Amino acid sequence: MPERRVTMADVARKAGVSPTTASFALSGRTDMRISDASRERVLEAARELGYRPNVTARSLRTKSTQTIGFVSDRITTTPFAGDVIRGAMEAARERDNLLFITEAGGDRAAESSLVHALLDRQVDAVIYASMFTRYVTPPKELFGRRVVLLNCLAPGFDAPSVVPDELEAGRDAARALLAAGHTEGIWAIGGHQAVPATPEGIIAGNERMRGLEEVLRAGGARLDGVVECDWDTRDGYREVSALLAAGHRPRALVCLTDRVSMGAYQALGEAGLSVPGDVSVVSFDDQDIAAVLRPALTTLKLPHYRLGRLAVELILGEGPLEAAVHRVPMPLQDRASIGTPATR
Amino acid sequence: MPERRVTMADVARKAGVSPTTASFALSGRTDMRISDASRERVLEAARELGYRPNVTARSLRTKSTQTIGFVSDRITTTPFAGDVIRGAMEAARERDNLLFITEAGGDRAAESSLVHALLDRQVDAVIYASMFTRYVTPPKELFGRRVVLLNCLAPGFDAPSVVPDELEAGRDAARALLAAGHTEGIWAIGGHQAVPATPEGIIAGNERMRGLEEVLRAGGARLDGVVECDWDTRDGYREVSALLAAGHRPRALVCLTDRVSMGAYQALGEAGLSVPGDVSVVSFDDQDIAAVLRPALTTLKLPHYRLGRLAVELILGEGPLEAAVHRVPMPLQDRASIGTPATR
DNA sequence: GCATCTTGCTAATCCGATTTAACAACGGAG
DNA sequence: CTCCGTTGTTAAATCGGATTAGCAAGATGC
Repeated sequence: MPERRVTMADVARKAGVSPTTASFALSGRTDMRISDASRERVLEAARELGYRPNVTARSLRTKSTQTIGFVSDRITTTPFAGDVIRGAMEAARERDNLLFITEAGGDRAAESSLVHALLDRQVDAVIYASMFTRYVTPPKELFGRRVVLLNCLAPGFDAPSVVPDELEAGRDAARALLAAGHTEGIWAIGGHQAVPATPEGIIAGNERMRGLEEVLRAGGARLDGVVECDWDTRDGYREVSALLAAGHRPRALVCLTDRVSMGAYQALGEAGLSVPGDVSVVSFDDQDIAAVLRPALTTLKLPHYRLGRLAVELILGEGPLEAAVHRVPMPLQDRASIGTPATR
Repeated sequence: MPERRVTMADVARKAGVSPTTASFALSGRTDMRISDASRERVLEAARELGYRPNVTARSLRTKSTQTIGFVSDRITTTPFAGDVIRGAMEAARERDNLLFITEAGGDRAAESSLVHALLDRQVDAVIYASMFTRYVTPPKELFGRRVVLLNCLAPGFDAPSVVPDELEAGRDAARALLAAGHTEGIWAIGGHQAVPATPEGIIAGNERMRGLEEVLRAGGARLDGVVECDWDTRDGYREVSALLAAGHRPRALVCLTDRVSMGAYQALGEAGLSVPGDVSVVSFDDQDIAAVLRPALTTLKLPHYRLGRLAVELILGEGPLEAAVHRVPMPLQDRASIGTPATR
């Protein structure tokens, strides 16, 4: 049975002052003249009693619960996207905030219900997050509220977005290939926007391809072909097998995600081709498999942690939120899957 | 600018009754005689105004915030353990509760600070979770509180624990091998408790091995050897390579975790041995790689979702919490890595 | 016809803080 | 000696609900 919590009234009584004085002393407000002696006695009493303010009670008056709601479609289940939550959480903690984490599973009704549950608990702000970078329409309950969109964009919805810089990542993939000397026999596996589950289309594929082609072209290289397929291991395996069976001999593969890379590794291995000796591979996302594949995969990392952190930093910043798009760099994880082009 | 929230006073005014009557009508209490007419008017007014009770304000009086705190060492970052959170979250939602998710990163001071932050917000209960199944000592702030231990055990701490049934999983691994006809040439890779980062020792390794050996022996089979190593891909690769280099010819490998299995696959592949033609592999955990390895890995799944769900169900159950240990079955994911023993 | 019960409703308090308005006590100016 | 401005402090109101105690009006009992 937890003993009754110490209240401010207890502190005031022990310090021999009124609750009002205790409140001012504890909140450290200077506009409300408290003698040093009184302040000291209150602080001392609070320390001795182990007083901690009841945030819930305080919020009734101040309207601030120091609490942020986090609504996502499926983000907690996505491999490694837990880093988004960790980034958000740590940034929140640094400013004495806590996070309500919720997941609607893509269900609009569940989403509304969750947002209501959050608002009923007086959250100060809401982070609306998506598993894939895509266009969304936030539930109407969020209109006019303090919101940051995480990993998604909502034209017409007045809130800042935080997204990975996919375009620049595409460019960096091209730069990495060019730097190793690749100018021909380059294939892209995974295509532009091949995830069937997202009708709005995912942004990642398009922007990665755009950046890739732009820099390749500028560097005097070209893409031999683009294979459209789902972003999973099975499809990567099948498409690369088919490519090889058709007689093509790629020197470099740009896989649109690590899962596809893993499938590509399997297909190349079965064909007796080595990475990066015969074929270089550069990838995107840096999922957990990327570092344990052999050879370790060179990939452009989704900056999960920084995405989560930036979202919270924006939300807890002063002043109104501007409807800008914040792009977070995707750092190159330079490992072992890119080599100099194989000589024929 | 969100317009002022509708309060119960607004509803009462619109319905032409006192706030007291509105409160009773809305809470549906039968012990406090409200005429059907009044009740109907209040409900109608609430509906029209879109009234939602302020949970924060209510909790000031009732002491219940319908909110649960979740404290873990690193669980949000563990691959796929997001399922724990999802299970907990969904169970919470079904009973109109929300979850504060926090992560202390193994830091005792941070842990205390987080628990305080939770208690300051008047959480009704706390789930104390660990990434690995192990012994823990919860922070003193949690003593006497409503707590459920998730994936950990704390002797002397009066709270229920929810853990995977590792012992039975070990037995099931043995049964799967016996059923396929394996009785000799069986090696265990990963050993008893080889994770260096957990000084308390992890329970999983020991119990898995115990169940494995027990059923193997009862079935007239035996373990040719146990290789102790870290639970990661690199070590699995190195140890299995060494095993083969030493001239051993295992017919079945029991890998203590999927990461080790992945390393084993790599080593076996390099040695020209096929799975399951030459060597069967059975594993534990069912991480995300298990299903995408080729051949797909047969493994005993860590029941993340059900662990999280059960913890919340216990916490939101009626009455006091008993200090019992709840073991959740680890279902066999029967895929393609076990075959009949190779003939010499 | 008067005392007693029900029935239906509401005034007043409380929960734990913050904040506004006001009030003593004191010192200096005139 | 009075007036006024500081300084330090506190009573009271407030936030949005839940709950206790009590109060009218009508029904019932004898």
